[in-house]
Amino acid sequence: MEQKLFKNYLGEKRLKLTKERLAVLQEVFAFHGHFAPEQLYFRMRDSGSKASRASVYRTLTLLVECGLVQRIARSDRGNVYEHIYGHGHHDHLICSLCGEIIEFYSENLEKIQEEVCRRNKFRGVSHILEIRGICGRCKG
Amino acid sequence: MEQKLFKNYLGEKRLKLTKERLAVLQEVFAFHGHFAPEQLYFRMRDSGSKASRASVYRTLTLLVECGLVQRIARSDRGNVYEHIYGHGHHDHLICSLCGEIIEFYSENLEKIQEEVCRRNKFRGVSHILEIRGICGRCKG
DNA sequence: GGTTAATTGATATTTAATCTCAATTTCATT
DNA sequence: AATGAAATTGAGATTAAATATCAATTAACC
Ligand SMILES: [Mn+2]
Ligand SMILES: [Mn+2]
Ligand SMILES: [Zn+2]
Ligand SMILES: [Zn+2]
Repeated sequence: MEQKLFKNYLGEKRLKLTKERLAVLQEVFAFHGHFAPEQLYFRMRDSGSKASRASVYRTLTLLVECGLVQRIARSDRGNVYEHIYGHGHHDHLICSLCGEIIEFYSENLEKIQEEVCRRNKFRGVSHILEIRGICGRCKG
Repeated sequence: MEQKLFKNYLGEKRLKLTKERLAVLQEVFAFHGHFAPEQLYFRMRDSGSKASRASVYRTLTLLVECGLVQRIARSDRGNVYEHIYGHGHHDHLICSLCGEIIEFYSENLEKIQEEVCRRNKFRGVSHILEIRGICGRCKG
């Protein structure tokens, strides 16, 4: 299903569905969790599918553009992504001590953001909400 | 006033109030707007106050820790900061076309975030909410 | 003033991400 | 299936933000 969507997106933009792009897509959807581009690149090397580092980065950008993947944070060490198709949008609580990432979704929060956009004559397209603090386990 | 707060913070932590740290603090509060560490560093060079690149980065971290400054985003090219003391917390709408940054504050949004933290047994310390989209002028 | 631990800064290092460009591949068209 | 134009790939170079090193300096406390 995500392949079909990706193919459509590429078609519209007169871009080509190469085996490298397909390999990145498959690896991204085979893995469930948050990942950095470098991790994705090395996981692909290990699992035998081939795509250069450059292609991994380039394809990730395309996947974000067409809405199959979202960039959820820009950590101190590079960007963090996750596939989103089939999961729906959500935001994150990030523990500064242990690094745990808790996902949440609040309808209310989304509604109020839309309201904020309206008030500012702004067409919201995406957002990153990243709440940093200390998780239950680390609080003790 | 911000000097007093910074001094207190340093005192509590047994850290020293050096002239470099003071120079960074002053430059940060002399400038009203969003800035990258490198910009701050070069602005200081130009205006004659001296602090090495390392000290600028190190001091920024301290200023964030004590709440005088917030990191508001990680752009494609590094972090973006702004001084916050005397302005209060706010979040940002960022236009993907022209780069304009609109500030906003929503009491409701903050309340709901607290609620989300409570539900997840999480102690929220800070957050970054960055809504990307298209501003009124660019919509046409 | 003397002691001590913190700090500075020039420089090297790390590392994510992008760029380069010749060689290759896709894909629409014969 | 062959052709050709345009897009894509990838190895390696490059960029640039941020951090680490560590000898020399400095602030803070007595
Ligand atoms: Mn997630
Ligand atoms: Mn602001
Ligand atoms: Zn934790
Ligand atoms: Zn705009």
